[in-house]
Amino acid sequence: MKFKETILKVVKKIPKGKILTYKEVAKLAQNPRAWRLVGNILNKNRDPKIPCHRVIRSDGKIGGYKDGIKNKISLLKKEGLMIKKGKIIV
DNA sequence: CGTATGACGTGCA
DNA sequence: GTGCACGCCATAC
Repeated sequence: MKFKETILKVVKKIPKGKILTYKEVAKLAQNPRAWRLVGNILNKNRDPKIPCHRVIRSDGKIGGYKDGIKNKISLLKKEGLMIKKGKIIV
Protein backbone atom coordinates (compact mmCIF):
# COMPACT_ATOMS: atom_id res chain seq x y z
CA MET A 1 0.00 0.00 0.00
CA LYS A 2 1.36 3.38 -0.88
CA PHE A 3 2.23 5.64 1.96
CA LYS A 4 -0.21 8.17 0.67
CA GLU A 5 -3.18 5.85 0.95
CA THR A 6 -1.97 4.60 4.30
CA ILE A 7 -1.82 8.11 5.66
CA LEU A 8 -5.31 8.87 4.42
CA LYS A 9 -6.53 5.62 5.91
CA VAL A 10 -5.03 6.37 9.30
CA VAL A 11 -6.42 9.90 9.33
CA LYS A 12 -9.86 8.57 8.43
CA LYS A 13 -9.69 6.28 11.44
CA ILE A 14 -9.18 9.15 13.84
CA PRO A 15 -12.17 9.09 16.24
CA LYS A 16 -14.33 12.16 16.73
CA GLY A 17 -13.12 14.57 19.35
CA LYS A 18 -9.66 13.10 19.07
CA ILE A 19 -6.63 14.61 17.43
CA LEU A 20 -3.28 13.23 16.37
CA THR A 21 -0.03 14.88 15.51
CA TYR A 22 1.58 14.50 12.10
CA LYS A 23 4.27 12.45 13.76
CA GLU A 24 1.76 10.11 15.39
CA VAL A 25 -0.08 9.64 12.11
CA ALA A 26 3.16 8.84 10.33
CA LYS A 27 4.01 6.38 13.08
CA LEU A 28 0.63 4.66 12.74
CA ALA A 29 1.31 4.53 9.02
CA GLN A 30 4.40 2.48 9.85
CA ASN A 31 6.72 5.25 8.70
CA PRO A 32 7.59 7.37 11.75
CA ARG A 33 10.28 9.14 9.70
CA ALA A 34 7.81 10.34 7.09
CA TRP A 35 5.78 12.70 9.28
CA ARG A 36 6.70 15.30 6.70
CA LEU A 37 4.85 13.29 4.11
CA VAL A 38 1.62 13.48 6.12
CA GLY A 39 1.26 17.21 5.65
CA ASN A 40 2.53 17.02 2.13
CA ILE A 41 0.09 14.30 1.09
CA LEU A 42 -2.91 15.75 2.87
CA ASN A 43 -2.25 19.10 1.26
CA LYS A 44 -2.06 17.65 -2.22
CA ASN A 45 -5.06 15.38 -1.72
CA ARG A 46 -7.16 17.13 0.95
CA ASP A 47 -10.02 14.61 0.61
CA PRO A 48 -13.33 15.76 2.16
CA LYS A 49 -13.83 12.36 3.73
CA ILE A 50 -10.61 12.77 5.63
CA PRO A 51 -10.78 14.65 8.94
CA CYS A 52 -7.42 16.21 8.28
CA HIS A 53 -8.47 18.98 10.66
CA ARG A 54 -7.89 16.45 13.43
CA VAL A 55 -4.23 16.34 12.56
CA ILE A 56 -2.11 18.93 14.28
CA ARG A 57 1.55 19.69 14.84
CA SER A 58 3.58 18.17 17.63
CA ASP A 59 3.84 21.59 19.21
CA GLY A 60 0.07 21.56 19.72
CA LYS A 61 -0.35 24.18 17.05
CA ILE A 62 -2.99 23.84 14.37
CA GLY A 63 -0.51 23.94 11.55
CA GLY A 64 -2.35 24.86 8.39
CA TYR A 65 -5.41 24.08 6.37
CA LYS A 66 -6.23 24.42 2.69
CA ASP A 67 -9.78 25.62 3.38
CA GLY A 68 -8.42 28.17 5.80
CA ILE A 69 -6.90 27.85 9.22
CA LYS A 70 -9.95 29.50 10.75
CA ASN A 71 -12.12 26.79 9.29
CA LYS A 72 -9.93 24.17 10.86
CA ILE A 73 -10.23 25.85 14.23
CA SER A 74 -14.01 25.95 13.91
CA LEU A 75 -14.10 22.26 13.10
CA LEU A 76 -11.94 21.44 16.10
CA LYS A 77 -14.16 23.57 18.31
CA LYS A 78 -17.12 21.57 17.11
CA GLU A 79 -15.25 18.46 18.13
CA GLY A 80 -15.21 19.79 21.64
CA LEU A 81 -11.61 20.95 21.62
CA MET A 82 -10.45 24.43 22.41
CA ILE A 83 -7.94 26.54 20.57
CA LYS A 84 -5.99 29.19 22.37
CA LYS A 85 -3.79 31.51 20.36
CA GLY A 86 -3.63 28.92 17.59
CA LYS A 87 -2.79 26.08 19.94
CA ILE A 88 -4.85 23.06 20.83
CA ILE A 89 -5.92 22.64 24.41
CA VAL A 90 -7.13 19.17 25.34
C1' DC B 1 15.11 9.53 -14.13
C1' DG B 2 16.00 13.80 -11.65
C1' DT B 3 14.45 17.94 -9.37
C1' DA B 4 11.48 20.45 -6.47
C1' DT B 5 8.00 20.50 -3.14
C1' DG B 6 5.56 20.22 1.60
C1' DA B 7 -0.53 21.60 6.29
C1' DC B 8 6.80 19.62 9.89
C1' DG B 9 10.37 18.87 13.70
C1' DT B 10 14.27 19.75 16.17
C1' DG B 11 18.38 22.34 17.29
C1' DC B 12 20.89 26.37 18.04
C1' DA B 13 21.59 31.72 18.40
C1' DG C 1 10.98 33.10 25.04
C1' DT C 2 11.34 33.92 20.22
C1' DG C 3 13.36 33.47 15.63
C1' DC C 4 16.12 31.36 12.06
C1' DA C 5 18.04 27.48 9.52
C1' DC C 6 18.70 22.87 8.44
C1' DG C 7 17.13 18.16 7.83
C1' DC C 8 13.97 14.62 6.30
C1' DC C 9 11.15 11.26 3.45
C1' DA C 10 7.81 10.11 -0.26
C1' DT C 11 4.97 12.03 -3.92
C1' DA C 12 4.26 14.75 -8.03
C1' DC C 13 5.80 16.74 -12.28
